[in-house]
Amino acid sequence: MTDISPKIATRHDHIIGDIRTRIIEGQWAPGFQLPIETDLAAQYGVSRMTMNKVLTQLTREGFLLRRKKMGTRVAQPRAQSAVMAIADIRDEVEASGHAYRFVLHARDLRAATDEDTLRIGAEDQQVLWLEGLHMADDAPFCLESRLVNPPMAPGVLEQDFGIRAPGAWLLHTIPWSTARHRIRAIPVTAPDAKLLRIAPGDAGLEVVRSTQVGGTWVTWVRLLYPGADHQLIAEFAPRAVDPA
Amino acid sequence: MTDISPKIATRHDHIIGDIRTRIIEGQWAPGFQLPIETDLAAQYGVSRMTMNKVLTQLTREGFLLRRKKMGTRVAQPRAQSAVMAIADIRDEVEASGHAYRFVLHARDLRAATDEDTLRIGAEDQQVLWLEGLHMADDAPFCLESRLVNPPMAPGVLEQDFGIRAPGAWLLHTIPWSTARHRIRAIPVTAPDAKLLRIAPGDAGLEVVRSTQVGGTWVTWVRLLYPGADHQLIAEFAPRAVDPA
DNA sequence: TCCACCATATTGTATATACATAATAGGTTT
DNA sequence: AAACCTATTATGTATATACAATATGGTGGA
Repeated sequence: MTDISPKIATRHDHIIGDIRTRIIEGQWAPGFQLPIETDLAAQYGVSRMTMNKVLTQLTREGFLLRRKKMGTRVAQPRAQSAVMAIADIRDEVEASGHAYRFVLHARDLRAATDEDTLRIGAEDQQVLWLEGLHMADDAPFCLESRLVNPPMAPGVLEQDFGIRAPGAWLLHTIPWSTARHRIRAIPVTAPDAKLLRIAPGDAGLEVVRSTQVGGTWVTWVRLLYPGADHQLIAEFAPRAVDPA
Repeated sequence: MTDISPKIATRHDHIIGDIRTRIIEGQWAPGFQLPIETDLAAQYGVSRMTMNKVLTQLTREGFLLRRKKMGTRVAQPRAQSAVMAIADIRDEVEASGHAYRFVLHARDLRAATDEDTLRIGAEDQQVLWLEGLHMADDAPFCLESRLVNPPMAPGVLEQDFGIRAPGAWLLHTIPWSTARHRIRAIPVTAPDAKLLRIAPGDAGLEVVRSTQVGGTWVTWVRLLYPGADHQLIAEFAPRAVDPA
């Protein structure tokens, strides 16, 4: 044998990775209908059983939806977890029975400052800076400060975030992202306290989330909630580390 | 057809559920060596391929470990997520380079109060109440208040939590639990502030976690961290809802 | 025309079979 | 006795085959 390859990838692992990449990179968008099992098997040069194993696994991972006779299509991305679910603050506000409104305070397309560079972990970038307030029945609910990477969010520069909050737009535009949360309790500074209509120094819950797709930063956001009015809920069950 | 059964369980789904139950309920403890594939297949009355599918799936879910020739054994439970990982506060403290110590303040075996009943969602129970302080280099790090369900944690009444914190003990004793977190920023009350050596009204991060195994409550814990000194980190990636 | 029924397409599950791979156990040689 | 080789055991992967389940679309009859 002249096979030097040090890593052995099984056929179906290879195919799983290939299809997952197409979905994550958006080449196969949510709703896209895949070729039928037998055709895919032929294209990849494997048997239907092998292809079935691949598609079954990707379905279990949540990337695909399959129905008999109806074929296989790329799934809509789901809320990623209980903590992630709060990303759509409109839903959260409306679920508690209040009217939701987003007020944009600032918008700036600029070169990344040193502080921005730290946040996004990338240099020499142009960033879109957004700042606004989520309101519940005319009471401040959450203060949002956000950086967006325009090339990774096509169309973001044309969006009017005076109407729709950037978080909600991004959530539905950039599927399959991974996010890192940092959650802290901090005393709210005077300017923030004024916006949130609380006393300076009161307890606030700060959630900082940086979001990536395939290793590239997409957005960085800081959400500041007034103290005890807000809580995060998260459920966890044991699960294996993804073999991918 | 006289088949009335409304839900159809496939053979391998049925077997997966059966084995998972045995593991979660502790009948097959971590490290337990399962019969070999062919024997299991015979016991369940299916082909080896079907049995292999079952064991492969459970391995992906993290319940089993398999090595060629060495057989199949029940896996050790893992840290359940980034947020879950902080459960072992000792690790967290030591990771930041400080000496860890746990000081038990109170221990009480009592009938559940009305407040306890709300917390654990079960009535007419006897509960073990524990309260203590996690220390980092003789500075208060986290205040812990805990309820434990003794029947679900065999041996808990004999443990001396003056030495080892109950969280760490439970984490290694009750594998495969599911947990629900509630995270809030609150002003710290006077008695708590005194214990944590901060000023009353300062911001604190309160994490309340209730833990279950198979629908039965195991423990409820409230962790109070002094304000900005502490942060939670959580990573999230898209994933499917567990079909189980 | 409309409805019942059937043919068809596509995924879902199960089996038998075959060969590959990894690690142990035991025997043979030096 | 130590080193090496080989047989054996158990899992890992791939294929061909078969039949079941489900939704669609078309066909024929009242």
